[in-house]
Amino acid sequence: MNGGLSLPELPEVETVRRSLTPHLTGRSITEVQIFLPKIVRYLTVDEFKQQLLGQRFLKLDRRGKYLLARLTGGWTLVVHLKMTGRLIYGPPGLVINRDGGAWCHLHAAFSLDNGGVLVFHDLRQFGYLTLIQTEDCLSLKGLKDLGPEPLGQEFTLNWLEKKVQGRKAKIKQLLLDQTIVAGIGNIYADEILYAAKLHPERIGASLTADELARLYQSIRSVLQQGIDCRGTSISDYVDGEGQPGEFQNYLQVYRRTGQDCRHCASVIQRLKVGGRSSHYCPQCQPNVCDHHHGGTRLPRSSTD
DNA sequence: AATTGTACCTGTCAGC
DNA sequence: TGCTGACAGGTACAAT
Repeated sequence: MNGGLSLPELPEVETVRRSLTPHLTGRSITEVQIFLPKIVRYLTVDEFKQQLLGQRFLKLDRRGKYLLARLTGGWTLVVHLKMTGRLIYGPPGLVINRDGGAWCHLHAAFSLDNGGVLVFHDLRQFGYLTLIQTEDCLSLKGLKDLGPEPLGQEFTLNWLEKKVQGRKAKIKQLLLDQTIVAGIGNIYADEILYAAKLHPERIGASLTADELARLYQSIRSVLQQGIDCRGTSISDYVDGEGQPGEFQNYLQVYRRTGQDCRHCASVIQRLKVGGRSSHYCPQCQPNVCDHHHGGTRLPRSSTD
């Protein structure tokens, strides 16, 4: 399989939030074990443990790709899964062996007052945990600069137009910019562009009003489909109960290089945009404005 | 100020 | 067979 990819984006983090909520709400923390100190950011491991001990989970929130566990004492436990992080609830009696096997990348464990445990697991060690006072959430770097929630009311077509119009960057890069809209990563960016019939290298400023409207609708519909399918498990993403998602069965372009487009006779292509692999259908997503190709063919290059 | 590049990581896989 | 290098990518930070 593919190198432990899980790529938690908005739909995956939302699925983790929903699946952990019934297990954590009301539980208090009786022990904190940190096996890899560097995953605790912005405060020492001792401070982290000391402040968490005895606190109770009130509610789980999500902002973009950040999971925000609201605790008693005014604390918020912030979790970012980055590429390969997993946050999983283990019921009472679960035995975890860190020496080899499935749990060799276990970096933190929070024992709960019902005998259960919340574990943080991360093959590539990019993910992190931190603890802040809830009122200081807007000062945490990364979190404070996030754009609107794409499925919320603040994210309007007008906002998207303001952020894309006049920009020289490619639309794929703009979709991945968390300050424009929060929570989109490489998988959903490619799927959104396919749904919107936009080539990933289209320049932001070149998008017509129709194209922006398609992009806006596609952002919302594709992310909602991802949530409805409980996320994308390419190889090892799992939710808070260790269950895989289903959206990998509905991917149109991501990691389908060389395979047939599901809607035309063309073959899915891959190229690098801003250092990231981008998958697209050259016929469904031509690299020209709508009004230039008049809805017909691919742009014809010089000689054939 | 906006944009680009690099570091951080480990497992997989193609190529020799 | 076993080694090497490319690759996967979200974000922080440095550099341009």
